[in-house]
Amino acid sequence: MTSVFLEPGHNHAHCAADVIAHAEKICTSRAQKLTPMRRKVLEMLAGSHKPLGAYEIIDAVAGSGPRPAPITIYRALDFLMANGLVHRIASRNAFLACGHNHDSGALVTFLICEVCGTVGEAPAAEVSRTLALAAQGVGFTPKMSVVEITGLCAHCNSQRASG
Amino acid sequence: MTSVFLEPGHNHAHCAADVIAHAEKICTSRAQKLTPMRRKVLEMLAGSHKPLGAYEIIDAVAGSGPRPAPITIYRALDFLMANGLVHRIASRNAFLACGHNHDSGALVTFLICEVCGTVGEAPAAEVSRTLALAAQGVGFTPKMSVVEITGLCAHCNSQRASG
DNA sequence: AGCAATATGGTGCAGTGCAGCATATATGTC
DNA sequence: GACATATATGCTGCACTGCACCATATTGCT
Repeated sequence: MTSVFLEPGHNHAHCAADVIAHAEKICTSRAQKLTPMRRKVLEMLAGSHKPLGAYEIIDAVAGSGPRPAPITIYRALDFLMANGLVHRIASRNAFLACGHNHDSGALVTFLICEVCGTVGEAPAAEVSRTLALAAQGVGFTPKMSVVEITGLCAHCNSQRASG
Repeated sequence: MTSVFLEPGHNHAHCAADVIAHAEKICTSRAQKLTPMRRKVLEMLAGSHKPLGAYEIIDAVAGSGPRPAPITIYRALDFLMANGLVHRIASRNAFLACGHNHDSGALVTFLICEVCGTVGEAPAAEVSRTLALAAQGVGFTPKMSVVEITGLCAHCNSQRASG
């Protein structure tokens, strides 16, 4: 899974399965428990490449069982974020499943399409390096980075140009 | 004003005055009105180099007059942000006065100290360039960027090392 | 004065996010 | 199995974020 943006209409069920499989591996290797609630929250996020708000997750989970309280969702999200399985999109107060295998502290650059809402992760090594340099230049020691770019993805851009 | 991080205990009143003077110039040149409420909100933000939450601003404004409703503050903030006088720190749901003179759309890199809460703006030209390249590489057209680095500022870092 | 545009005030509400406590479920120990 | 411990979930409540909608005041223009 090296593609950054996915074609619209690709098989979500497949990548959701990938994400869950990855999560199980991670949790097993760390002696962490992927409980039913945590798994369900992750499934809902993995089934959408759009970031979901907390209440959207509640609604989604409520579709297949009793309606969970907000705190239940936040607790599941905290667990998933701590294990690098879910990212928070700060500029949207929303959450996104992550199939990649990067540590929770690593720099991830998000590209958020303002038309279709899809979120991609850009190759960030170079960005990470220049950011580190810029921080170093003023004596700042970085711990956690939030890099979120809003704009138009390639697909929506060409749609608009040809439309 | 080229310094990125300011010494603790420097003259806040002075930089607040600078910010207000700059805001008046901007508003005059654009035929925009810096009304009392907008000015007061900007003063409160300029008097603190820490980002303030909406309710902190309400409390601050309430200290010198009637207590404004949240919507009043958000409207003032919207105006100030539209004119590039205030930045939003998405990762904190907070707001920060900006004395610099960059357009509202330009990329700004924030360095947020997790000890003292001070926020600096890093020289971002290089970061901006690599980000643009990374986006371009996947066919993404950027509109607005959020770059927020949490960590330790030089001052708190040396405090911690020597302490 | 009358009209339009803008700014502020007020009420209300949906969403975000967590504290504190009670209950259930798993895990280890005797 | 009985028990203690740790962890996860459920539940209530609340503070903060952010805006919609409408009423009022203020400003500017004719």
